[in-house]
Amino acid sequence: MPEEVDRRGQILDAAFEEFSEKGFKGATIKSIAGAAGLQSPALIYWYFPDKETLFREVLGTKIPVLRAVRDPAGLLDLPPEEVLPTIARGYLSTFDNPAAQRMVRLIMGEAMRRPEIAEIFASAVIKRVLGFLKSYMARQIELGRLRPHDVRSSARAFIGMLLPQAGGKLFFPVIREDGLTDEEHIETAVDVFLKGLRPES
Amino acid sequence: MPEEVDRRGQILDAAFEEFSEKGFKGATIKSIAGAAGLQSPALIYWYFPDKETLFREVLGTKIPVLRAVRDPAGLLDLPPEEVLPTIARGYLSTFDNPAAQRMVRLIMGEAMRRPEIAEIFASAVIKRVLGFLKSYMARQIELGRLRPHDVRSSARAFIGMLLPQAGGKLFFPVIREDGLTDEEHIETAVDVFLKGLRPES
DNA sequence: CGCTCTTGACAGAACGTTCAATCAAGTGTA
DNA sequence: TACACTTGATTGAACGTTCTGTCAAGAGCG
Repeated sequence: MPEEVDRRGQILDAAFEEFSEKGFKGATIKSIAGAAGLQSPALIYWYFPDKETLFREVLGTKIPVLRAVRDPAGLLDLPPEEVLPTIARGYLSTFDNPAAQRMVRLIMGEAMRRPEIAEIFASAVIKRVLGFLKSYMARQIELGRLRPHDVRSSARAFIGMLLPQAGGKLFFPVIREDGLTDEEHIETAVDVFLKGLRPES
Repeated sequence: MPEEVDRRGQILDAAFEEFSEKGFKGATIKSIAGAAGLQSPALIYWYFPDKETLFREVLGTKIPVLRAVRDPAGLLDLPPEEVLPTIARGYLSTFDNPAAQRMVRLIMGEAMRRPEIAEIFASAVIKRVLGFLKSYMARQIELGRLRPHDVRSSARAFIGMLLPQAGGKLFFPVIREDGLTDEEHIETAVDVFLKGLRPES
């Protein structure tokens, strides 16, 4: 294995770029080869059996970017005034990373039409995040820091409150036109959420 | 022709079906012709100059389905306990309509990669909904029914709380696995939202 | 007849993929 | 050192298919 160039990696990077920009159908073997600086598209078939496999390998190797979305069991006992803003910040800032942006675009674009791809995203990110939030809410109810309520609903609600802001970064710039910053939104949203769930006195 | 068939409409319907299922690139003129029951794909070019135009016409004629998302100025003065659940119900039930589902899938699928399409969706739906909610929240603050706060944030938060539930219907069935119904979610979410924003006493 | 609509056939391009040939760099042998 | 041989990597050309879009020739109706 001569360390001159990592062809496989080159191809994966270029394919990631092309797929995320043009979609599976839109990106062509030739355009990927071009982006990777290859002389011939045929070379791709030395490293990958076909386009479909190349696509799945791209997903497989680039998805760790999204796993960064946190799921830290250590936070379970910390108070929500502290934990929720942290999670919200980590979550929203994930989408400032261009690679993560492209990854979401890539997966979402295909997920519309290919359930298997939707499933990958759902398991890698959504299930994790919602699952953690449900556990966290349940624990905080136990501790008496939140009033009893349906945690399935509050988990959705909390992560949902952040979605339009994330959507503004990723797909719909219109949303950002009113100039609301992440920090402002987090402050207001968390405040509403917490006041809405604080124990009755 | 003895049969009074609306060829144009047939083609638009079939194209809508195919585009929403396979995307712009994935749907072919031939498959659209097949779905429309045409003998020859060439017929499509009698009614539409090219594939791109056909696609835009599909968007143009089918988008009213989404305009149904309400924006009723008449609700401005009604109390939030009444208005918010109504809006939430109307909003979530929109995605029970298969045609609307396909429309969202179609637009979202293309919006990932074509900003003009994202813009159409943004103007037709997002801007309207967020705009109305901001006005409504502002008015309710004026009336003293909600405590003063940043309405840009609360508008996002309210509609966002519903998004995961909508996402479960449209793209990520995993979300629905915990069995939370629309009605249950609306009740909890609206309750949290209102308690979180009720005027200080 | 003229006009609108419909047809099958087809051109030209682009697609994913295959293939035989080539190259640079070892490896084994004498 | 010289030479034959192997190996992994790379190439350009070509294959068969499929795509969008075109065309000339009709069919049915007023």
